[in-house]
Amino acid sequence: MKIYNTLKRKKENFEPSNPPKVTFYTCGPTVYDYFHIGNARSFIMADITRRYLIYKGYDVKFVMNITDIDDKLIKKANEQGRTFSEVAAEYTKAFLDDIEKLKIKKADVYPKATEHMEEIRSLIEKLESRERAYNVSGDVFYDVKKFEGYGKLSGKNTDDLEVGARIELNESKRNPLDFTLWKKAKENEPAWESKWGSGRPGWHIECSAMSTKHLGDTIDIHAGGNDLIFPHHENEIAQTEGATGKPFVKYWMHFGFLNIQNEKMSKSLGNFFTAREILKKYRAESIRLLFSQSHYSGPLNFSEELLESAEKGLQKIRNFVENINEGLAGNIPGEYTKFDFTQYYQQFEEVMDDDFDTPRAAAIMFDFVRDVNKHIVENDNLPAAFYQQAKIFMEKTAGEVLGIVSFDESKDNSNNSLEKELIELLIRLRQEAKNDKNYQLADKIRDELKSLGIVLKDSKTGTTYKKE
RNA sequence: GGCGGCGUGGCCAAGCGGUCUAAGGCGAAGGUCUGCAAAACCUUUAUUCAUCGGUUCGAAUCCGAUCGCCGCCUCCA
Repeated sequence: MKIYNTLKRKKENFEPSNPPKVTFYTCGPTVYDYFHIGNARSFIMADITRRYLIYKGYDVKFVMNITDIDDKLIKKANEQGRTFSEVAAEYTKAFLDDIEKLKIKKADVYPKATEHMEEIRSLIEKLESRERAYNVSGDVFYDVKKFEGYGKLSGKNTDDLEVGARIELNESKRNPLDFTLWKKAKENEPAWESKWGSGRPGWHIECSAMSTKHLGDTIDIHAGGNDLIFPHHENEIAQTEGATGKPFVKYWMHFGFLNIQNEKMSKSLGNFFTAREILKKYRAESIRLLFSQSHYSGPLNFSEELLESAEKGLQKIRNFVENINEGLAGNIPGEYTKFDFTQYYQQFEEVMDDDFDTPRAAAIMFDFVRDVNKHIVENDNLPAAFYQQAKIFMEKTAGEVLGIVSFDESKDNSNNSLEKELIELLIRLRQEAKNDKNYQLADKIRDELKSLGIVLKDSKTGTTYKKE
């Protein structure tokens, strides 16, 4: 299995430190607002990566941090006359709700910055004792010059950065590249006590402190958006390796941006949709299919047209799942070996092993759907064993890995037995009309049911219905 | 200025030295089935991979140049 490692700028064989255990850290949200669909792409692609590792038999510990203290939070709290923790609590809940709606597996731990002050302080102290940090009257900075590997992730060298950079001028820094570990509190700002005086953590230190605490000094995979490579991840390396002297991360994975009209979707440009609004109009599975259909590392130009077409593609898969369920319900006994399922598993694993090539995995999914459908068309009375195998394949790949299909959900046609009986009554009446060649009435019944969201399907064995 | 990425059919998008006259999705056209639909299936829809050169027996894939687009270097997934 291969993963493209940003640190090495090439695909590498995936060899976790302590197989079958895999430690996986992803940068989560700053909970000052709803996250947008671009953020969702990173969360979903990390989720699919994780799910595939589980599929492969790894025992994955997955940690996603929640940044619940920072400038934006304080600003929002001030604007709304609330405390920062009220704001954080509101958006943390919203985040967890939206994540669930997107069918993203819950992380094993969602550590919060405010709950790790102890770890953050002691990490800074460690850096101080190793002379990698210095205190200037209450502000503590990281001394970038003291860390040899600085720039190894982003491919930047400190000299270039110094020349062209638009880095804020800060007289107290020894070097403009030095970044804040501990920020001295201003008046009326939330603050925590420390040996340097009251203040709060800098922008990057929480990730170092929390990943070390929950996953150990060296973690297998660390993922995040492309825009985090510099400075965030670069600084995390400096902090963690500066303190432990050990390699911080084996494999760095970075997700491409979601663009709108070829521009990065971002809060500051204002060209974003929140995941929430998108979820009101489209299924989570459609979003996941759309994201699966392009590789995680490249850009994806987002538009509603694309989502529409993903929704159509998903519909094809959902119809297929229904067909499978119907076939299964037929309960025809017997063995079945005339269809080679194993080749699809092989192909699926082959492409996913190659740096999580979900576009090809999705293509295999559609091939499978077509081939099985074709097999159904060409062979009458297939036994349940055949459908069972088809179902297992879909559950394992499209279901458990890509998260675009759910067999349980498609079964709940009839949560209301009165409703069910009424629909079946109408179907019977329509059948009578059809028998009388009263197609006008038959079509009227079908059309009216359709406008209520109930779609009828005639087949040789009778009429079935589904709710849209 | 430094660093990185991208340009493949009407749209999206894989492939990254031979199996490519290029996967898959959406769309479009025709057909099978059906009373008509729906679903499903079949056929067609790029001899070509931004352009121009080069390397090679062989290039969408490697190298160089050109044009166009984007990102990071400041909070950002």
